[in-house]
Amino acid sequence: MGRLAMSGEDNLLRLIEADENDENGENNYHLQDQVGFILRKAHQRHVALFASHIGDLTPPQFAALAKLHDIGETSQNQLGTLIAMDAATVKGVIDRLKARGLVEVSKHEVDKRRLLVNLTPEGREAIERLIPLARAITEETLAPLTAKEAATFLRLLAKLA
Amino acid sequence: MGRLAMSGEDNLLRLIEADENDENGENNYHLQDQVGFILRKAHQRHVALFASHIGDLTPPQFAALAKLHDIGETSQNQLGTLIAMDAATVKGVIDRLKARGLVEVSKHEVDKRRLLVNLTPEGREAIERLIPLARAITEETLAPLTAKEAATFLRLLAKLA
DNA sequence: TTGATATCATTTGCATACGAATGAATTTGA
DNA sequence: TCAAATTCATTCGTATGCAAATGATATCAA
Repeated sequence: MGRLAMSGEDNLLRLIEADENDENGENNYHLQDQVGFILRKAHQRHVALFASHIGDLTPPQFAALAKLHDIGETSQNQLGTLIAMDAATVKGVIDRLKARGLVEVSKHEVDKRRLLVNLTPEGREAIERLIPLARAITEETLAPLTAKEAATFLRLLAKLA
Repeated sequence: MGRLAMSGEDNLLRLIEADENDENGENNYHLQDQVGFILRKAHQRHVALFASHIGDLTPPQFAALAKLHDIGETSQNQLGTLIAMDAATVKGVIDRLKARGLVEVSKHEVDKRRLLVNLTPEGREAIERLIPLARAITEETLAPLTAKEAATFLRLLAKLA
């Protein structure tokens, strides 16, 4: 059934079609059931929970500090790969962390293209202080699920990411 | 064990603690296992898939059109509620759709605060043409899961959103 | 009725997020 | 070796996303 040329005056026809579709269920598109839409909402909820516990750092900023704490000094590009940010995004994140004195950057001695990034003592203090809060945020995000459900969810989510 | 006042010169102590932690596994924070980080990556993947199939419309823009197609004319504020966008965000989305002739706005006759939004004929044509592609995107997003896993995942994801 | 509240929309400022273009430096391959 | 391809970082433009402040309008309550 072609709809390409449907004009605005076809309301009656559309209603009839809607009725037909309601019966066979084939043509009703429910945005609220689409994985992308729900994924976006779940992500929004997590970000809001994060902000309510850790107000002065965003999840991407926290991710950068946590990864630097985990692996130590690395290049901006490599850091971006590890925390799933493209070059333009990671630059902005690092710039803001640098402005706040939580990371410091230096030039790579051998490969002059690379910009090395590392925690400052203040950055290390901050991330070590915040990690317990981050654990609590993870718990709270998963709170609507039982422990078994949470494990299942994380396993399946990881397959999609 | 208090870390609040840890300074930058405690590297040796930190390494010893890390060894201890590696043994009992209690204090290692793995960013890549946190639900928020994986959620962000899964969302990124979905947006990328969406862009590869529907290049000239973003997921939020598509959501606005799909919801308007579903419920018909509504206020900008109500639309925002239905597609999970705050007032500032939905305004930008509607402005861009309006500039492209896919929606039109008008003033509410009774309540002069409200801005009514509706599809144009072009907007209706567009969303009806794109819905089949959106179904394919949903399928592709869930492709790493079996049908049973996908059903489980959507059920649990909805609980978190 | 009217003053206090609440709602709707807008604006500003900040922070991701990504595509595309650019330039510098390195690596590869014929 | 050296030209081509690749990598790293930066910049620009566009699009969410949200907090906070503002103005207009509507509703509530004393």
